[in-house]
Amino acid sequence: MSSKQSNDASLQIHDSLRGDKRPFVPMEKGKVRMYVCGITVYDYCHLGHARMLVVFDMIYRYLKNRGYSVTYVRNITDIDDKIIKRAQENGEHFTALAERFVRAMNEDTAALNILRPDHEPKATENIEAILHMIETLIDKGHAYRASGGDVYYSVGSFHEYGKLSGKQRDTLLAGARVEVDEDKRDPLDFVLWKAAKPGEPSWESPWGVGRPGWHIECSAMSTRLLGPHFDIHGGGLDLQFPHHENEIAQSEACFGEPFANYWIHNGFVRVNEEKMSKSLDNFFTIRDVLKHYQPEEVRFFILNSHYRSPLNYSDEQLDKARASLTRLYTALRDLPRADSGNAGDEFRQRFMQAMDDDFNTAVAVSELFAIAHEINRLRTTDAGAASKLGALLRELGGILGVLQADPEAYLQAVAPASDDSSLAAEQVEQLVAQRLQARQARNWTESDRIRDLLKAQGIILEDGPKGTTWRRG
RNA sequence: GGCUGGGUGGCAGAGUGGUUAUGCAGCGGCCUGCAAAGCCGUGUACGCCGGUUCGAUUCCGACCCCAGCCUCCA
Repeated sequence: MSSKQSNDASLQIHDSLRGDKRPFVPMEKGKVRMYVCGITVYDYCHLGHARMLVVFDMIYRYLKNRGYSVTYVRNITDIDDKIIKRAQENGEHFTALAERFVRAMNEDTAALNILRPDHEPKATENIEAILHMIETLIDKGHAYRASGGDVYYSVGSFHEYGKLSGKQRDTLLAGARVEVDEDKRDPLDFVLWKAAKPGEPSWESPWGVGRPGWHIECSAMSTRLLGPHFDIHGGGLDLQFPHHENEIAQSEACFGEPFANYWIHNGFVRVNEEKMSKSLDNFFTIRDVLKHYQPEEVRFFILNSHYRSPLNYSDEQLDKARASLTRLYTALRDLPRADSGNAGDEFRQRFMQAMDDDFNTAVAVSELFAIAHEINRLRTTDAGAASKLGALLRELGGILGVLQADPEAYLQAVAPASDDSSLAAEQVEQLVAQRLQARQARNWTESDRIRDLLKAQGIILEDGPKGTTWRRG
């Protein structure tokens, strides 16, 4: 209702291409076209992937909430060196492996309450568009076929190369780690089409059987679904160079117009102040973490800081996310159903202002706490007002994809894979009933014994005017 | 070496040229049979050194430190 706004000028987005924060103006009024580089499906998603998925889901939700009609595309890379290598190691067909990890990804994203993008194109289903684009690049003199059958993009042919990452051609060349490939005319050139080695998956092409390079996939798929020029392109910060730089080079050279108007990059997830990555062997998969924490806690942990800041992962941080959600859900307990109406418009306004400021979820979340605080102040004196604020809290939480569960369900939930020793809800209820009898008999010793017994099991009891409630602490 | 970001109270994390972020933890109080939850109150925070300014954590410069990219990576 009143959350729908169409004031295009007030949303500010930081664009990593220009390096500034400026008003978001979509190319077509009321419509947003957004492409985000998704996952290469050769393994389970880790928390770094989770951050990308949650951040762009939040942006997608917010843009829609603001009244834009959004077309969100997030690709799936299902053919790549790592997939082939892993499949060979497993003695598995590469498509079987890719499909397995697509399924796993879908389970993870569903758990994290991530909305499905409007399109999830796969590289292997877009070979034609890829071939077409490579042909155009060759025709225009931006790509060439090398002796080995590979096709390379000629970086030297695109004079704006480096504008996204702020890198200069000559300094890149000076870098000690640029490996020289015999086939390349220039060490910076990157592959568009890879000639197939025996036994590798391959497709027919004008240059012989082979498969697409990684960078061209995204240019081809974004163009097919959004056109050559669109509003927002996103992805993890590590893709800024060379992947996104190369996409710009491919697309702008091919179509002769600007590629994306706003480049959004989310920051890294770190472990002990180091980037979470496979090579450092310090990564945690989403499913690992979900053995000990509820998905909403992971989501809240990610959204509690700004999307561009580094995010340090630790159990302590997840524990804090749990404590925060416990406070918010506690405020939502026992509130009669209501419509928010105009209640708490000042909270709503500040929340939207924060989100308008380059998706400042940290400040937006603090506004959720402000509402919770107000609910707690009012709940005994003005239950009606408290209920309306409760509705508002859920509504704004929904924009972030949190606080949609039943409060008791959240507060009493067992972590999915915790050990079997945790008490079942029925056992807890039974002990609570037993304790009630003791309390009615004013037998405090027995009452406290049961409370301590439950506390040892991680169950916290709360005696209120309406009786005793319990939650897992 | 080149290029990016960043260093905020016990922890996490926003933000700002002068006035409360927020959450968790701590301390005092109210409430409670006692607790828990909640409420009220409570903290000499802004890497170091200079400069600009009436006033800088916030602007400028140098320095130190951390992370990242330059190689596959969300």
